[in-house]
Amino acid sequence: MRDVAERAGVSRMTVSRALNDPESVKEGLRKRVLSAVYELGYVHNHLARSLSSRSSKVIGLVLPSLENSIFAQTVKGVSDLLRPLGYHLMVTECGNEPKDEERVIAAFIAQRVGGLILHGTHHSPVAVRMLQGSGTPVVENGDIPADPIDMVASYSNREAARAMTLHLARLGYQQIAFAALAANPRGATRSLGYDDALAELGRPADPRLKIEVSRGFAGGAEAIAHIAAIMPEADALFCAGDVMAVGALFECDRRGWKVPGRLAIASFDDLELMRHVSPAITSLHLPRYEMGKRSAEMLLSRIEGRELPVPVLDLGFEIVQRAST
Amino acid sequence: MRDVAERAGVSRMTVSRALNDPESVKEGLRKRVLSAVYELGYVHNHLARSLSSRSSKVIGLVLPSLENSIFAQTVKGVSDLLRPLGYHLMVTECGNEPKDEERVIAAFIAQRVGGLILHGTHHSPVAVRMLQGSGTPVVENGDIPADPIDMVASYSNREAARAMTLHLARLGYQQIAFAALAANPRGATRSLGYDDALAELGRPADPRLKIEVSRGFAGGAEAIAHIAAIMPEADALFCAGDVMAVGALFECDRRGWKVPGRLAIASFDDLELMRHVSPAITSLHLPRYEMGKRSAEMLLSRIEGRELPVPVLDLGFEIVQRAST
DNA sequence: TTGTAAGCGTTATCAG
DNA sequence: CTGATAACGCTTACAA
Repeated sequence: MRDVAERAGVSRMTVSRALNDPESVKEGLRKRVLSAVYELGYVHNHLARSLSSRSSKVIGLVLPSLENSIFAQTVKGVSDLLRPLGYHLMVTECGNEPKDEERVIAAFIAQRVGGLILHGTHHSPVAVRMLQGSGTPVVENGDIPADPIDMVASYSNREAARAMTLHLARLGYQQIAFAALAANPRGATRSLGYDDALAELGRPADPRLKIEVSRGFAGGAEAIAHIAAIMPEADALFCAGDVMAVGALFECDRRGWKVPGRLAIASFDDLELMRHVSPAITSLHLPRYEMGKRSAEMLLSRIEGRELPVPVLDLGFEIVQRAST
Repeated sequence: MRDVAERAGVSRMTVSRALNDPESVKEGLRKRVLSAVYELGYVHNHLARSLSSRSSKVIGLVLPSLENSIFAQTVKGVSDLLRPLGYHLMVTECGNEPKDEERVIAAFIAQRVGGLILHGTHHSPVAVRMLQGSGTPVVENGDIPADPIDMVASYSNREAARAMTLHLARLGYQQIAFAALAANPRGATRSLGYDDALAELGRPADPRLKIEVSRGFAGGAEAIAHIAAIMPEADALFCAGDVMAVGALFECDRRGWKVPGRLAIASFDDLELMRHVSPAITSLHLPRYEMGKRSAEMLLSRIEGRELPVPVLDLGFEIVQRAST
């Protein structure tokens, strides 16, 4: 920056202003500065800027996995809002272990990001303490937690699972099985929603209807195998994972089971794939894009000092009825 | 840090050492420092650290899109290598426009990341100049470029497309159609490989066999529609996109076309889905995980001052023959 | 509108 | 092994 200043024949302060708030520098000088910047190939040092100004234009997004394309919509929502405002998004993957999330959060705080969006809603106490201690604005958006760290923009996993279960019951299915990933916090929450619905319907909670499976397409096949072996009376399967539902459909195909004749299948997330398999799969459509956009909005409001009327935003969900149920 | 130093009754320098190179501080002091750190909930400021030490433990990864799960393997490869060494990975999405990539690269350089991994291999001149001017170590890993910026760890799109086309010819297919995304740089490169193969086989380049489609499942359906309308003699379709191949398969199903009887289908990337549809789709398996891992390795070698024997690494590919051809 | 001085929180360097 | 001091490259706050 010193070089730029010399070349433009101004002080470093003027260069700084020309870069951060061009309006505040007279046209002539500004042009001289900017062309000096260009000629020297100068790249602003945001490290020093953030250190000095105690604020950063970087927003961190912490996702359980990048393998799952459902998060792509959220990423897009966040970056669509951030980009025009000059903020930058950095995404990091953290798995389902709170310990790993803690490490990622620590790294983001150490970089002094301007704000953080967390998909997870189960955090280690140390992570919560770091977050609150550092004063970093935080939005959680993977669920509506009972005890939010700061702000929330999400849908309720429990409500959504309940609604889909009731939907299946309304369609006349009597023995609705529920399959979730083992050791997945959101799967566990969804399972509670399924329980809620059964209780409301006055149906007994049959443990044979609850299935724990591994991830990916294989999980769907496992669920079908479980039903065939343990609970053949089941007439509907509600999969708490998206890819899992497709795996289940493929497995039915292999076994010659008619869907929905022999078994109806419903899924928890509305991947594009759900519309393209045959039969198309009934799904919960979640406001993934909106979640990203609103999360970013809330973060920026807080960063720019506007207080928020509603720090917990429930964005709802939608049941998309298709041929599989 | 000042508070930590006071509480532990040492100088700030000792705190710094206890944090960055614990071995160099005597056990007693180290313990006092670390417990002060814990009690105060102190989080190291990496901004200041990087500014002062002119080096950063953050590695940036620039991907065209997070929507596509093929990149998940690469991300995993990179972070598996980085994590145990105390480096942090930050991923950013940049689309296919060199201008957007330029913005993302500028942001990473402005944050003074320790190194950068780029999936794209077509960069704006400004981006290249910034990269080289800043001295940031760079690995490109989406293709093997003719004129690399710095290091490369990838496979060759052109070679891979050529190999698959030859494979289809060897299986006896006479009229091999090729479908690629419109306006996708890698699609264009793959198209060249297809041309290479046809030339080697002494077959004429029939423009009716080259199809440009839109992204997603819809693109596959478009390709089939094109063949039905313009080039019904085609007996094989090589899709330069992964999801596209599945879309094509579904469309064949809808039309009652036998695969591979009426039309064989091959795809460019070996998504898990390819193994699960029926018939399973013949694919090019690319070293996605390896690409990530080796990219990270090369970056760290450079960062830590080891010179590299081979700054351009060709990791090859593999044809996986399945029922669709 | 532009410039000056001080300081952001760390580490490099050199001394003890 | 530990400490003092001067950067790192920028911005805040104030002055001109």
